[in-house]
Amino acid sequence: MVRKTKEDAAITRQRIICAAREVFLQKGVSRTSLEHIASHAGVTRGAVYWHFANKAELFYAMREEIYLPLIDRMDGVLLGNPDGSHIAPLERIRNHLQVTIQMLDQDQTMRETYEVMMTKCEYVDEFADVLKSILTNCNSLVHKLEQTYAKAQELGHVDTRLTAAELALDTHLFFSGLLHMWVKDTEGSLFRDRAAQLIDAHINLRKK
Amino acid sequence: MVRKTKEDAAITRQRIICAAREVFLQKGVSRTSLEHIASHAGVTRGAVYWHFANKAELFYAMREEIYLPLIDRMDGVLLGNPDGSHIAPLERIRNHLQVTIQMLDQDQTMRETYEVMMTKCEYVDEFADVLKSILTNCNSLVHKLEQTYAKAQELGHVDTRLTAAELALDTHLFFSGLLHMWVKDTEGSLFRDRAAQLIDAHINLRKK
DNA sequence: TTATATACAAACAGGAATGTATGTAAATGG
DNA sequence: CCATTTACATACATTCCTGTTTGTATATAA
Repeated sequence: MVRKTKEDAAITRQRIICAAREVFLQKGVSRTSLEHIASHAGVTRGAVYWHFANKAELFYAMREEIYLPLIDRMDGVLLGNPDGSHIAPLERIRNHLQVTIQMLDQDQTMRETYEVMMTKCEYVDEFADVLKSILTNCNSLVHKLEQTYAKAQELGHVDTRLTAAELALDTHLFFSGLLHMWVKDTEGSLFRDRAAQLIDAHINLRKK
Repeated sequence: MVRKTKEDAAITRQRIICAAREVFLQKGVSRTSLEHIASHAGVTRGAVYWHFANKAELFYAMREEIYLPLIDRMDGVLLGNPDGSHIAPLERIRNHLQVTIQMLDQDQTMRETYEVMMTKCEYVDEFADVLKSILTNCNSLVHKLEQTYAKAQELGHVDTRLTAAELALDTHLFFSGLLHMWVKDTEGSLFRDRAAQLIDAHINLRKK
């Protein structure tokens, strides 16, 4: 039983990514050998090298699996999807933050991937580009927040001592910090359990 | 020239820590061998193993070098030192944040250590305890912020829609995010250059 | 039906890192 | 001034991982 059908191969590929995530989480990316991943996925290194050129490509594949849908969702929630264009801008921001935390809570794959990316990977050499990519994503997210805050200010919903740009950056930094702490706080007592409350507080503080 | 005086040995130890930081920064902790560190410090692995049991101990030594003075400073600035007890609580918080960013700007050792800890280290096995330590430090910092915000509220300087605890956590998350972004933003355009302004905005938002 | 490409498994070759053990000269204590 | 640490350097043994090459059974296309 060697040659598989295309769907079988796709399944194998997916199982390798899954195995990689799990071993990355346990041993860290550097200390994870392709043999670890292969045996954990029930294949040999041959299979891994067939689907991915090396560990870095495998890492990038794991990352894209959760990043792409995340970015798609952002646009809809923040800037307005057809059915939700009546929602107040400040509520959109609140929604975006709450839903993201909710997803982390419920989706184990997403949670594990975040944990790997934030505390079990060293961003050097082949991995250094990830940081650039994160910076780019942050930048675009901040712009979307800024547009949304600008609308909220036009409608008079929001404190006007700060510019929309400042509000957006403050929110983004708050949420970056929350994500980092949420991931590190594996016991949950300090940040995980209070995340929803903290988001509401953060939003309420900018209401007029 | 083999046996050195005690002061010489202390210098050697310090040079090893310095070399470690520099190589960690360039190659990441995992990919840094003790041979790399040794040769970069102008000694052999023998010297490294004499001063440190292994790479993890060396990492912890590097970390403590910048953490201990940082924690000492916090108490003075936030909770009040003899000569500064007249400063308004909200200004103390602003000072604490601004000074920390200023130190990052000026102190290369501190900057490099932060960068290593945030983007060039995997927190597994012998390194996992660092995360616990970070959580503990965050917790104590949040408590100090909370006390300070409580004073500010007593004095009527601060918005009262949020509790002191909520204000403290929001500030802490904002600043965690800022530190992470500051470190990642090596080009400086997105966060580094605006850090001071963002801190002021963050503080101003909570004024009454 | 047959040739070819596919999806792996298995074998090979090589380097590199770790920890320890041993060697050693000079500082230090008595 | 002698014995003993000290502060390293050197040598050794072992383990582990990576990338590549080769082998092979079977989908799949023509």
